[in-house]
Amino acid sequence: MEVLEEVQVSDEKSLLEYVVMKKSSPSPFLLKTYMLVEDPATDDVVSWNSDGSAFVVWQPAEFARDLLPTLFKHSNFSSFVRQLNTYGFRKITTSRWEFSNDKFKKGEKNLLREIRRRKAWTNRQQPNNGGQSQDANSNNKKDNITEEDQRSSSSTSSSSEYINLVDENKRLKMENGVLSSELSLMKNKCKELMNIVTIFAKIPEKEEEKKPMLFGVRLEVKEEMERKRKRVELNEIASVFLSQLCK
Amino acid sequence: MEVLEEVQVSDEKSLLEYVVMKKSSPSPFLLKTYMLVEDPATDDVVSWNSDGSAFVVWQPAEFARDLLPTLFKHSNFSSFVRQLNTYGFRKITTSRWEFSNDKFKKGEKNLLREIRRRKAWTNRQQPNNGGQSQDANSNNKKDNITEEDQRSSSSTSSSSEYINLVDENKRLKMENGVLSSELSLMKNKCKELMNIVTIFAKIPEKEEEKKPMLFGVRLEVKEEMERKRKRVELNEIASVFLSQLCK
DNA sequence: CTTCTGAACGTTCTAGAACAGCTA
DNA sequence: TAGCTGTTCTAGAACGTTCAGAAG
Repeated sequence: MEVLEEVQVSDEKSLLEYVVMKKSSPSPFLLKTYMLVEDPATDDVVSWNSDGSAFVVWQPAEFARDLLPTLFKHSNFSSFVRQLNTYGFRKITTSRWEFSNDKFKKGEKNLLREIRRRKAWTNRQQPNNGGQSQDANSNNKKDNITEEDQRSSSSTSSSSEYINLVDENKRLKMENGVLSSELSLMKNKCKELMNIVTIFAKIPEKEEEKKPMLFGVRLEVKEEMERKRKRVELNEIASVFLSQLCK
Repeated sequence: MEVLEEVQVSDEKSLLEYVVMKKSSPSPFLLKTYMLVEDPATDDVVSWNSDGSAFVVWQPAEFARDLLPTLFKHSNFSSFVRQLNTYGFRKITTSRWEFSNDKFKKGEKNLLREIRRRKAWTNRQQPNNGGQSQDANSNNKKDNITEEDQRSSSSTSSSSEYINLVDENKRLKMENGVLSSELSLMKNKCKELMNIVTIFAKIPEKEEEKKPMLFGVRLEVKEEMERKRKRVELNEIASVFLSQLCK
């Protein structure tokens, strides 16, 4: 599904978005929350903070009673908070219900898709993990011990083999996870590439022939140039990133 | 061995209290909560359930806003619930905020002093620990493991678990093999697709050089700058995308 | 008598765990 | 079926507060 759903070829901007940003659309939870925060109609209940770096639920009770059930299947503030934490948000002040996430900012809706849910990925992968900024919240010392204490618990000699097995198991699961995600990533790439092919095959040069060269009407001409410019840019981008795609 | 659980000496209990319960007059939290539940004036917000075996917070918002701050130093329903759990209460229905604890019953105020806070207490004490209400909550499966799992994990896990682990390892290795081969297959497909796409994508680069410097008018210059800016912007986006894509 | 100290309790924020529901 | 998101309930962990009792 979701392949090529109404790609507005007419508007180059959306095409670009489609090609470049498609990778993974933000989770429903994030989108809904963003909408809620953004909506001026509800600013007295929930809104961005002063500099747009976080959002504030000014009236939790009203928020829970009136807003939550319109978007979610419940009306519990605590469930909402649980979700926020799952997605890496933190409450940043004691005095208010103000939550922040590096990738959740006013006017940066596009960043949402970089926020990943924390769970089922409980196995941490080693050094490499620099990729996601999420865990940059390493102020949480708990993270460090969570994994280690289990094995430290038993020290008997006979169980060493068992422990090795457990470790291998853990490693395998991790590898498995990595492989799976790589695979799905690859599949997405494939999908996108196919989309690109379809798009390129669809665009070529017709619209340009349609609106030819009579020279009055500078507005028309300007518009035309604008469009061309955009397409050229698009092609540039496409070729650049394609060349790097599978290096 | 849970001595003296039903101390019937309600009136001259002082001696017994001194001997048996010396260390344990009910905690402030339990007393306050009990009072709140008992008070008929607040029955529309919080009250005993029909048979007095548990209590119900009928209106959490009002409870938090109006009642909590009168007895505690906060007005957060979640903090109240946290305390309840710390003292061994459980929510016993999904439809309402109804909490129960074996030792928290209508008309049994004297039982309160047998409720112990769970914390710092995590070290399971000597065999004697019967003092806690624990297993009476047997309807709750989680509760059973919560208390028991510590010892079960260390001791008699033994062979069956080991075998399961071996099996799982085998399965995981197989899965890994499958995933790996699928992955490399996918990569090949991707490469081929890319070759196709690059063919489509080799249009640009020339038109850009061609165009400039015709009428060196201000409009053109402005447009040029605009284009440059836009291109940079797009490249940024693309690079972000790429950095994710080919991590 | 004051001060220090440590333990239990209280409040807050976040995570674990079970499970339901959906989708591939 | 497996895996992911969403919802619910409970626990972990950090830190603050209170208070009794030891130390000065």
